[in-house]
Amino acid sequence: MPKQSAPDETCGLRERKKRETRRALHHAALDLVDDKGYAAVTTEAIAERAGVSARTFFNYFSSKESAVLGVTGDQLAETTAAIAGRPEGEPPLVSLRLVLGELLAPASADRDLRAKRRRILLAEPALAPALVGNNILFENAVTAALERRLGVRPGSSIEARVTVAAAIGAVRACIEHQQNGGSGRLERNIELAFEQLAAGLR
Amino acid sequence: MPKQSAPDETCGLRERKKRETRRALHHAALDLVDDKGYAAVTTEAIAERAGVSARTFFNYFSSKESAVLGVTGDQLAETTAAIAGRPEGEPPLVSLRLVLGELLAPASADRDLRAKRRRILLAEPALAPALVGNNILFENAVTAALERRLGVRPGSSIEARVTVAAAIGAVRACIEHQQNGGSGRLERNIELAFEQLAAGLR
DNA sequence: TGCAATTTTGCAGTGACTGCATAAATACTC
DNA sequence: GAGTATTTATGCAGTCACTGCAAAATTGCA
Repeated sequence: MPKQSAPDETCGLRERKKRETRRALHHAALDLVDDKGYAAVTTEAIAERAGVSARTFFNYFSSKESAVLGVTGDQLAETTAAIAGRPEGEPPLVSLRLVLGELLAPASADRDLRAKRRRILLAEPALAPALVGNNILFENAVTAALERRLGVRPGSSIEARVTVAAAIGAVRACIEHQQNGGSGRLERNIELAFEQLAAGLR
Repeated sequence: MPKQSAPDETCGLRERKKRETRRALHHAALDLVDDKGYAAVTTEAIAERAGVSARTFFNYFSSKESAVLGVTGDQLAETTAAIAGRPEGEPPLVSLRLVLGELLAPASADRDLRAKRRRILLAEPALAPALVGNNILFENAVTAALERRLGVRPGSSIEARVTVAAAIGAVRACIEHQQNGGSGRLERNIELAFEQLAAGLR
């Protein structure tokens, strides 16, 4: 019997279990943090609620932050692929807005999960940097992907990198704006922020 | 006898000793990191080289990163004051470039120290975020200062915050560009980056 | 000199994170 | 279905950043 070839299927039992464990850890992290606050939750508690050992936690997530945000290792590859897949003539800033927006509210997650994740992200100052703005690997990868798409030699100019950093900064600024009780809705503010970047700063 | 009133003097013995201890810790941190790399240096080692106890280290710096970068608590106040002190009509982006540049290479430090600090900053990927881009308090303070100077109500729009985030991102991008072996000189790239922000991103 | 305020230090602890070795589970082969 | 190879889970011991607390040392002041 040949293996199924549906686009996103889970063939082996092993693979399925791994996904389930990762999901359980992520959910446990979200629930606990939602309940007690980020600082009051230990990785041990997350592991326990997910039904795995404390050590296993770190087999799935490299840090407490990434467990809460549900950031996996191959998200990097997905993001660069997403950038590479944007239409040829699209302005980089538009590609970045879409791709970063997907990071903020992953389409893969169901409605409840997204809502909870968003609530936590906007409530915990410690998390925004972890999602956006504190990941050098991420910035490097996105910059490289953008340079590739634009057909420029990597590192030959700072342009792509500055664009990436500004875009990430804009998203982060909107999150922090929200955290500080600023006006407006998050999505709308992100639009405005990118318009501001496009129009040129004073 | 009234206390002296020179602008930046060190009157009491106590004050002098504190400054000296802070300086010793910062220098020790720079030397050790320059020698062995950031990850291989412990706060204990820094304290020992500076001639104080391990516990005292944390009386002076809130983290290992801040000891290496020499970031003190009142730097925040200095930065906001610097922003407030910029001339009225100056474009925010210009003020930010100058103030952030000062963060990068403090005029207070002597030539040797600045060189060493710069070398380490460009060699250690872990440090750039710590200096620029990972400090929520810093971003909040600078944003507030900018809003005050522009005379807008804090949090009424995202504009100031986005400008701050983009400016910080630009500096950080230039540092990372350098770290990745990119072209050009740091200072020149920073100029270019700010020009790019001013011209508007695509 | 003697008292008050500040600073230093030691101590004990928490918690994130890691390497390593072993046990358990799953995949694969005959 | 048994046996073997490969992954994955777990326990253990350890490192290190960072913290609170209370006692000791230092400095400022009257």
